[in-house]
Amino acid sequence: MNNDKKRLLAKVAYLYFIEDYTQAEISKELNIYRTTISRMLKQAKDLGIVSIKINDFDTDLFDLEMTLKEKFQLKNILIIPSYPKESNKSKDQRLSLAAALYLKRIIKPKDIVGFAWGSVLVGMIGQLQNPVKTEATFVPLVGGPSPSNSQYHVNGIVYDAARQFGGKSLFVDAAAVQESKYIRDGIINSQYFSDIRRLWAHLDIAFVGIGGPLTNSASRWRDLLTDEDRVLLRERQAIGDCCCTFFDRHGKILTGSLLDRTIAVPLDNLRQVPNAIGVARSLTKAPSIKALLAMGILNTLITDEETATRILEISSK
Amino acid sequence: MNNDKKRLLAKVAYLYFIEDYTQAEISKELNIYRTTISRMLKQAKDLGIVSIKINDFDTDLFDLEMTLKEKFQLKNILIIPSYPKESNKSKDQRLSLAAALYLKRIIKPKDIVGFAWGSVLVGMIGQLQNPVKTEATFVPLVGGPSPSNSQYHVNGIVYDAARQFGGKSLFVDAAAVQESKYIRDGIINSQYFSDIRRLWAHLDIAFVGIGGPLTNSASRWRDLLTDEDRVLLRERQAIGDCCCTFFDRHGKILTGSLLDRTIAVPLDNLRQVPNAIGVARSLTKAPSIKALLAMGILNTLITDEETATRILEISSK
DNA sequence: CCTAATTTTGCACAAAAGTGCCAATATTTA
DNA sequence: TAAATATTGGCACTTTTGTGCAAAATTAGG
Repeated sequence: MNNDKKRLLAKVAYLYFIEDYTQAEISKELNIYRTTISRMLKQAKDLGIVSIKINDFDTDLFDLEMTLKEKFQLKNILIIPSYPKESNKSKDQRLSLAAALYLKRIIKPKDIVGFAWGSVLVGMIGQLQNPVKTEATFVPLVGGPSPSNSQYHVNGIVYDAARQFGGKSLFVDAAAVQESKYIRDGIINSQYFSDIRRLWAHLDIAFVGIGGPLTNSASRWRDLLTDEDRVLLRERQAIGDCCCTFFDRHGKILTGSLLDRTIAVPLDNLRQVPNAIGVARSLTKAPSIKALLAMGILNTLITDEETATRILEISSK
Repeated sequence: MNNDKKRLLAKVAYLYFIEDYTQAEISKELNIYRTTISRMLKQAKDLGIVSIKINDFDTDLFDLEMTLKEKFQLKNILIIPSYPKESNKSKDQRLSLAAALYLKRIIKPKDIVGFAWGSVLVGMIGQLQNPVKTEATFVPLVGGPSPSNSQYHVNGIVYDAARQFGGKSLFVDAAAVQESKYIRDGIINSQYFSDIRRLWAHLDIAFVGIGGPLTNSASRWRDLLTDEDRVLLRERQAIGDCCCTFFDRHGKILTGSLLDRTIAVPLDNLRQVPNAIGVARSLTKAPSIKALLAMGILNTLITDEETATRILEISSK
């Protein structure tokens, strides 16, 4: 490539990108055919004569999004940056906010929005700044926690959401895990529950948390499990849960007594939901999140950088 | 400006400028209306989120071109870079080449192209690489030098040009300065000269050199001047010449005996020429070039960086 | 110096981007 | 909380840009 030519390309690029000439103006100015200018500009880019830099933009984060999106066939993904030394509480809070803003962005006037249990979901709604008025319906996707954790009740989430977004909310009056299949079935089939079941079949948006391994003690609802349940889960190598439904590392849902006693939307239902959104973070949950994503139940993931990185690491092995 | 918003703008800019998405694709991807994307991109530029840098581009040189172009109301300008320590011969040669390429770029099939005397013009044509076939007519704009400088005869230039570009050339069979007005008028009005005069009236392109002060001894034709002429030119403060026509620093053409004895296209004729191109360089000629430009006779200048800089310096005083 | 191969142009047409307008939303301010 | 201000959505329309193809120009090889 001759030097004069390079200078000419640079001049064209300068006029176009810096001085905001149109290609036609440059063409006239330099007596070069317009389409040639177009090609020269492309060439100038290719040769690196034009270098474009985007500030305030983390390419790595974006690549991470793209890679995961592709890998798990997601419709959407949102990864927020991780800052070193930040407390877990703060990390959760930022993730909550991101999820809340995401909901605000995608919610439509008459949507049916479900919430399942999840440490991050609890903090979501409170962080929103400006009320958006809708006539949406907010419905729990699972039963509540044990009475001692009532301040974290899933009913609270849907209630807050309805207040914030101006729609209405339904409550569940039952704990997530019941004593027997008989009672569980009784509740599920009860008159009052039929509204919820109907809504579960027509969800537009579902926000679900993702639980990590049993050893993780942060859970607000797992005190509902019996010792027997725990033994079984350990035996069957439960890796995590979603909507109080446990699965193993291969994405196999752990059926049996526990599941039969659980009040929650069936995971398979979520496949039909236009926005089935998982919200979770932390390195210990990464394997669980990965397994769930591989099941193809969710189509959207909201997480943070460190978690996403870990998910990718364990996926490539 | 909120930080999330900034990140969104950055993301849009990234997709557009780096990943070469179309605005429509981004719109679809992010669920944002296409025209909004267009506006976001503009905003991202304005906010400096997108920074575009042109490498291999000398902004100073470009600014110089723009400034001079504006100052002297030129249609076109070409300033080639100056390299320190380069010999004058080499500088002249590069300028010649630039001028030759410029001619090659603007010449059209049936153009009438005139050449006047000028140290740089002589070297022009020889440097062209690939012949371009035209049916152009090449005509001298001035008479020739003294017999002892015949190898630099203006006829040589037009002859070379015609060979190169495939058209025809006309010659002048007279020196630029004659002994008397009587002889000059005789030649000008002669039958053979009428072709040339006709062409002078219909020039499409005129290449003219620009001469510096009399003390500059490099001239190839000034040995035609008599001692008397020189005294007069000094008295009237000639600053330079173009087409063997002298002018002073105010752009006043020095009329009188000398001009009456000179065989050359009248400078005023050049005002009508679509491409009236001055080609000259050197610091000593700068005042002369400046004075000529100020006369508004030329509409294009081809020079080098150091000369252009000097012209600008003496213009701003 | 000529001819074949490759590259560059010019052109018509297709695709993409920008603009002005107004209504609908969203955000900020008082 | 309401009014004021700013932003986005939606649309028709114009301008600008990109592309495939044929012609011209340049380069490379004999």
